[in-house]
Amino acid sequence: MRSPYGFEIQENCINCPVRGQRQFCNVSSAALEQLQSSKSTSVYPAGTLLYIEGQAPRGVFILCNGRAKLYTSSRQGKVIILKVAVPGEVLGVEAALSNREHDETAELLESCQVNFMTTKDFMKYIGENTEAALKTAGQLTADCRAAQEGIRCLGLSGSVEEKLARLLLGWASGAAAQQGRFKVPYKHEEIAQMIGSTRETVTRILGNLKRKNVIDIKGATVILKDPDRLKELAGA
Amino acid sequence: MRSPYGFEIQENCINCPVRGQRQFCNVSSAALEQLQSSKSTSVYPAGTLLYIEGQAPRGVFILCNGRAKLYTSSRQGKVIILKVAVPGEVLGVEAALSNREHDETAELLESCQVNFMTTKDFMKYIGENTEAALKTAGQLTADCRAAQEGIRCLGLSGSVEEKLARLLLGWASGAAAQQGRFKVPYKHEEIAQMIGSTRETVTRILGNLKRKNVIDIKGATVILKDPDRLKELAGA
DNA sequence: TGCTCTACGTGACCACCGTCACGGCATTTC
DNA sequence: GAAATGCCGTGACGGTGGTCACGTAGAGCA
Repeated sequence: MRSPYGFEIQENCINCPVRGQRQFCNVSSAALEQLQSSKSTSVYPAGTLLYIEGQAPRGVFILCNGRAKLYTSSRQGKVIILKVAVPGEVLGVEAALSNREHDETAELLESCQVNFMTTKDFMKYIGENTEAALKTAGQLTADCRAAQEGIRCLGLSGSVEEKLARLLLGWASGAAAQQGRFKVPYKHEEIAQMIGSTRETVTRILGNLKRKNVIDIKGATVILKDPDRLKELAGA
Repeated sequence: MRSPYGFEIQENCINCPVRGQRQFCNVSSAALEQLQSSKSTSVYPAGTLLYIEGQAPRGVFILCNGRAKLYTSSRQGKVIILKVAVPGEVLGVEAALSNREHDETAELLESCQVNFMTTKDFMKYIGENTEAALKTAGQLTADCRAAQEGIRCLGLSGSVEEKLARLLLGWASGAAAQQGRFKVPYKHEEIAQMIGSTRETVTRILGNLKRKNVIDIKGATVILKDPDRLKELAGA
């Protein structure tokens, strides 16, 4: 099915071509049938809020493509990005499982296809398929590790430069990077929100790193010119 | 069975008197039989390290009583406490499930009875008992929420006073608190490690709060004298 | 050409808090 | 009793980085 969003809509999980590469969807056919029959598919534009901090959970969202940022904010309007979810992740599981309100907001960074399951259907699905329960546990495990890495970054770093260096190294070892070159699809303000700092400071420190010949920046692409020095700065 | 540790050792999960109150152990009899037959019981003194950051996982640890602190540290020796586990929690699940090395250290704060299961037995146990898989997911959910709360505290707070206020409010709403009075079983240094600060600053700020008549401190007991003011300071 | 909007760059200021240093008090150990 | 040890209290100092203010660059549009 064509869509005005620039990607194909895949309504049928059973013959989804990328299912095998997806953490949550890669299950055996029995479970898959149930997944397919209890989910509903939607497509939303960038900026859509799947759920909002403080809302009671309605269900869980499976990200079929695109990215979503999960963040919380303080009364004063300060925002911190908890993680950026990638295709194949389930969002809102913690709220559904604990039956408590969402403690983060999920916002689509691009236009995305999203599959939705009500809490009831989701509980039924994982209650009846051990495989699905284990996939869910796997998702939660990854979330935990990511959150702990976040705490490590925020709590153990002495300076913003250190946090930023850690973040850059994380991206450099990610999937989309090659030979120390990678695209940064974030604004300085968003980067600041990931490391608990401010837009100005991020701008300044990136400038410093460039001046010190540790990195180079061409548009949205970052090139690591001195990865060892960067690792030192990250406190490793 | 008596022990030199000041509590009764409970080797048999099936007739454990407090099992019903424990998050992980409160399962039906079929699962319980399997849990009982595949775990082994030990008692360790305070300060014991159940596992260490960087170690390959051997299995999971069920905390029967007492508390354990989970922390990571940087090369420079700076420590941050990720959470304090209470009885009925399973420790080391993330490493076991993801089959990657532990990314935290688990240290007993008191002498504790601990039940151990090898990774293999644990995987078998949760693979064969959906109930156990869901308990595990529940544990992971709680861990995630705790970690996210940690990120919120570290990342959204502008000042150490704010973080400390949040921490105090968290304790005040905990189980062991009543009418704004609660015991703090931590040293200033440990408190500092929870909020990513230093021993001196914690001492100073607690002193300030006392001077400003927001709290009062009698030995290890904290009394909230002005909870509303404290909430303001916490940025709520 | 002029207007608007968003993102980035940069300078000045100063509060907060990390670091170092020392002293006081309680408990333990010989 | 003396010494040692662990935890807490407090003063002085200096740097980091948050805040405010304003300038620049590029894109979109009439």
